[in-house]
Amino acid sequence: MQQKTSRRTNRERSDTTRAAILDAARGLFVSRGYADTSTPDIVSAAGLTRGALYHHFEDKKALFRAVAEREATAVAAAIEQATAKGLTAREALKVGARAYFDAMNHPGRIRLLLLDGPAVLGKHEMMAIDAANAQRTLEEGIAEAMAPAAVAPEKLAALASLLSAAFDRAALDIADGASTELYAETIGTLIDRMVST
Amino acid sequence: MQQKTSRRTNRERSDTTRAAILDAARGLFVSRGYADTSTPDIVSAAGLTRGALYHHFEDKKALFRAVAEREATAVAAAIEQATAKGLTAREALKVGARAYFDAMNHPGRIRLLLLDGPAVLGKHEMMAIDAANAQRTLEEGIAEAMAPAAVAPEKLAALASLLSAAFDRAALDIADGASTELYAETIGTLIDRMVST
DNA sequence: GCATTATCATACAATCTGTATGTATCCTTA
DNA sequence: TAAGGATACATACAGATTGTATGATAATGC
Repeated sequence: MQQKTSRRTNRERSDTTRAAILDAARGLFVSRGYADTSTPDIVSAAGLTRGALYHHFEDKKALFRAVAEREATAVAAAIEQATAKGLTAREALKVGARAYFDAMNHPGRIRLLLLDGPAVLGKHEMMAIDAANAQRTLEEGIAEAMAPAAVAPEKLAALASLLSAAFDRAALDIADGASTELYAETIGTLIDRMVST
Repeated sequence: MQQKTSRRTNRERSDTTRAAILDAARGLFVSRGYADTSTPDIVSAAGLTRGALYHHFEDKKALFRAVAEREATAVAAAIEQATAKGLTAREALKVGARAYFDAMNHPGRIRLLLLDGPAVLGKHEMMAIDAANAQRTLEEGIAEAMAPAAVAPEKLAALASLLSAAFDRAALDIADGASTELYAETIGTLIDRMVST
């Protein structure tokens, strides 16, 4: 007779239960949406109780934020990996867009990051979450690609914001069944036309 | 002594209470968001009880839908009025964009139509609400403006979706303090570059 | 005028969130 | 290594919310 699963360090305990809660929450947030997911459902799916949830997370919203952050960093990592090679700025933009579409194609990311996220956490907090991630990279890429055109920096920022919105919409449409090829191509011409002097 | 306010037809009663509930709900949805607005708060602000609310609306979500629809039609009307004059397709797009920014500048419309709407009603239902309104007009305008370029219709649709997303983002940024002029100009060049053969 | 229906108020049951409290396990330190 | 304390988690509770069921009043149709 072994001692069940005893003798676990506190760090181990916390890590496994945190992960269990995050995984269960992610699944339910994705399938039912944030509002229609109850904390009893989450902890039940994780095989725990609400005590564990409220010990590790301040409230339900903080749990959602943790889920969204984990997802956003995963997307950012995918983009960074795809654009790491030595590409021209313009090509990096196109490749990055394609990588973004693929990353957002993972089930649930659309809902977490583009639908529920802004409504639950607010526009600004949501922007902050992936500002540290994707947005900054995009803005730098655009600035670099448009360097020869000598555009005012404020206009560059506006353009970056608009392009980023187009990326998001493309991901949404693709998740809705639209062709990834079609949108990658359309985004490509959009970039070419904007970047050309 | 007059008879208080009696002798009102049923239609009149319903119309006034429906309007009172819609107005109160709009105000609270805007200031606190959908999730943090309770039905007791709404009817209290309207000087009624929850009985009236649930008599006129199936549930809280249906009430939000009614508010969002009213708002979307107001925006569509503003655009339609601005673009009614005889303009070239390309000019109509720019003028329409400007009218859209102005219309979305009315307090609360951003939150109702761009933040809470998609999360509460779902992406598709939200699209349906202003598909009958703005989206269709935009797609036709783009098709008309790009007619000489002979672009595949599916690509035209994709482009319209991406541009529409850019419009939304511009409205969001403007609501956040960005310059309307800057974004109108940036959208203008975006249109010019895309439409030019 | 009377029966019926529509409008709105009140009462109720179920559910959810966040907190308070209790218990077991782990960690520190003397 | 044996307290003493902190950490991890479970259980219990209070307040609030949603949707429904029931009741009362005013309007409408015959």
